[in-house]
Amino acid sequence: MSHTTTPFSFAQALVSWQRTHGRHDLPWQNTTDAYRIWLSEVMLQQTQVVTVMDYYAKFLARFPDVQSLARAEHDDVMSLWTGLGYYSRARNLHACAKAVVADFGGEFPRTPEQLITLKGIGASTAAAIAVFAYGYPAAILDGNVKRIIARVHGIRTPASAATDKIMWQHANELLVTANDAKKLKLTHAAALRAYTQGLMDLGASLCARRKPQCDICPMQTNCYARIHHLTDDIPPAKVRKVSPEFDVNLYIYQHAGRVWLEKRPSKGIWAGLYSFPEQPRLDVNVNASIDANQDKKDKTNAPRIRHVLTHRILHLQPHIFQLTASQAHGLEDAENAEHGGWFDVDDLKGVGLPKPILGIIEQVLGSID
DNA sequence: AAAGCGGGGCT
DNA sequence: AGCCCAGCTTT
Repeated sequence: MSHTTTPFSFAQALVSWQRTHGRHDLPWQNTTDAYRIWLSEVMLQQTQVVTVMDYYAKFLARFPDVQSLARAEHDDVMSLWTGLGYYSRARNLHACAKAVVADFGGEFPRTPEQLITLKGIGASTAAAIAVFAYGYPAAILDGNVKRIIARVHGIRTPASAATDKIMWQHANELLVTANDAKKLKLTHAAALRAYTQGLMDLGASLCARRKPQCDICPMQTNCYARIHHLTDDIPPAKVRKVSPEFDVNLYIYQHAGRVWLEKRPSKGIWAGLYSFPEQPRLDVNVNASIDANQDKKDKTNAPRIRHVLTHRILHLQPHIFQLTASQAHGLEDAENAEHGGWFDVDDLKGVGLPKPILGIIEQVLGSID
């Protein structure tokens, strides 16, 4: 028996804390189904738990397993992502499901090295899937973990690739070991699951960005930021550039209870979703663009919508037209028909829509009834 | 290495 | 009104 003090174990303290104070009843917990865990991890990328809840339930009800998702129509998948944002996630999700079925016999691979080869799965998501589905030892590094590591180790360099490299080293060094598990009287797999969940839970609660509750934190005596009263300064605030603003005209063509929508290009904002025909609105051009539609009757001055994205601010000006039968028919010709079509406003299931476009459709629906 | 990519919750 | 969120992909 040694008389020296047992060194503080971050991993053991975290696992113990998670088991008594962490979350245990989230919809994607208490399962080892890699499909469910993968779906939750992708939805949770840059998205808060409370936001994901509803989308997760509806997605699972529609596509309960990887085979059903792999068989799905792409637009059907996109429609379940309407409003959730970062739509490349949905496109990659579908491609990933197809790859799992085609290349892995419908079973998600078990190692981070293999998981990371799949679309939409990066290093952190691969590790989370490997831990939660298979009890495989791998370190995650999400926003929560970065904040915890920055505070515990006093890392004050701004966010960058170089800082991430340091963070990954710490994340791997801190990971709960087989010996830790033994001390905790847990299997290594159980300890890994509690540890990984514990990082997320601690970052989402006590070690929040603002007003961390250090006085009840299991790491309080071993945390650089706490000891030096620097939790407000670590991690350092990110410098954010001013978002450029864009004015956009939206052309809403209606006929016989249907609305004309066009599939957006595969790159850029809202890639692959359906939206109204649009054109940038240069002030000098506003009248010209309206004039170009003067054969149709612009019956609105619908209010302009301000829509904020991460890197830009959009001012969307809807122009609503009720088309005659011949005008409506005219739209179907030309090359428009390749990526556009008439959609029943009462049945937009299976159509992926950007949030503000969905909002406009709902508003227009209400106003014409 | 830096930029692009949504939308919402919270203060 | 600004910051951040169970990040990944493209340039």
